[in-house]
Amino acid sequence: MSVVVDDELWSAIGDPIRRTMIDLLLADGPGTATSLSRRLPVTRQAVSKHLAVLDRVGLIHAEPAGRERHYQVDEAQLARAVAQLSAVGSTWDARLRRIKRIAEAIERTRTNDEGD
Amino acid sequence: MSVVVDDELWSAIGDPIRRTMIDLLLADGPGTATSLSRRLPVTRQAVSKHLAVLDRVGLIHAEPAGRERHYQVDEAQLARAVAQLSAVGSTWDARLRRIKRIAEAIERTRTNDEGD
DNA sequence: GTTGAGTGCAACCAAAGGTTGCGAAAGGTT
DNA sequence: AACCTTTCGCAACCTTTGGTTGCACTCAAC
Repeated sequence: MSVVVDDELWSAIGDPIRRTMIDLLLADGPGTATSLSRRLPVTRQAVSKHLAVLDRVGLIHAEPAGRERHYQVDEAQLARAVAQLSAVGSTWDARLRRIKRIAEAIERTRTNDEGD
Repeated sequence: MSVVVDDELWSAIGDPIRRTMIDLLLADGPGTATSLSRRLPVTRQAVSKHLAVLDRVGLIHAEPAGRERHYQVDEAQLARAVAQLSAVGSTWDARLRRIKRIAEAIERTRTNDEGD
């Protein structure tokens, strides 16, 4: 019945800061906790925790470079996440359409049976 | 740059329990806190809090019926939420495609310049 | 009126997101 | 080599959020 989604993956992209982080990594290429925190309204440590969450679900992965850690989006995993978004969306969309269709059918029946 | 989404709306559907609740309301029609809690792994009070959240962002609305409160999905608002899901999804999708295209272009250039 | 189902409110707990503070490691400068 | 700066990770702490239990209230039905 209900749409099957990976809750871990979904809740990873459920956070607005994490969504923006993914946006930034996609738009500007690989980045570090420090570079991301400069473009976000939270501290580096908060960003670091978010990076850990995204890393844990595999949406991004880190590449140590000297004293820095460059994070970058895992394209395949993000594609999976996108697929889940559209899956939930289209399921709800389909249900909305079905409900509307049924409602219209009932309305038609009522109008025919009882006149106006 | 980043996709404009209503954070309130998004975080409302970000919770797995709330997403399932919407699923149930769509599939079975209007329901109460008690009826929903019977089909969910949490207590009625937890469901009640989630209903309050969904109500606050307008995704559902309640209709008092005797001693019960029947909640039902606000179709227009849910349609808005679905639109946002697909907006974020298609933005990421587009960026992934762009990155892939650029990567391929670079690969082609490299192969042409340096031979094999 | 009493009993039962459905609600709402309050107190309490645990996990998540955020902050500050500090110490360690890598890179650049003198 | 010694020093300073940048970046990072860890620990302590606070607040919000999702969850629970317990209790009092309302409405329907007997």
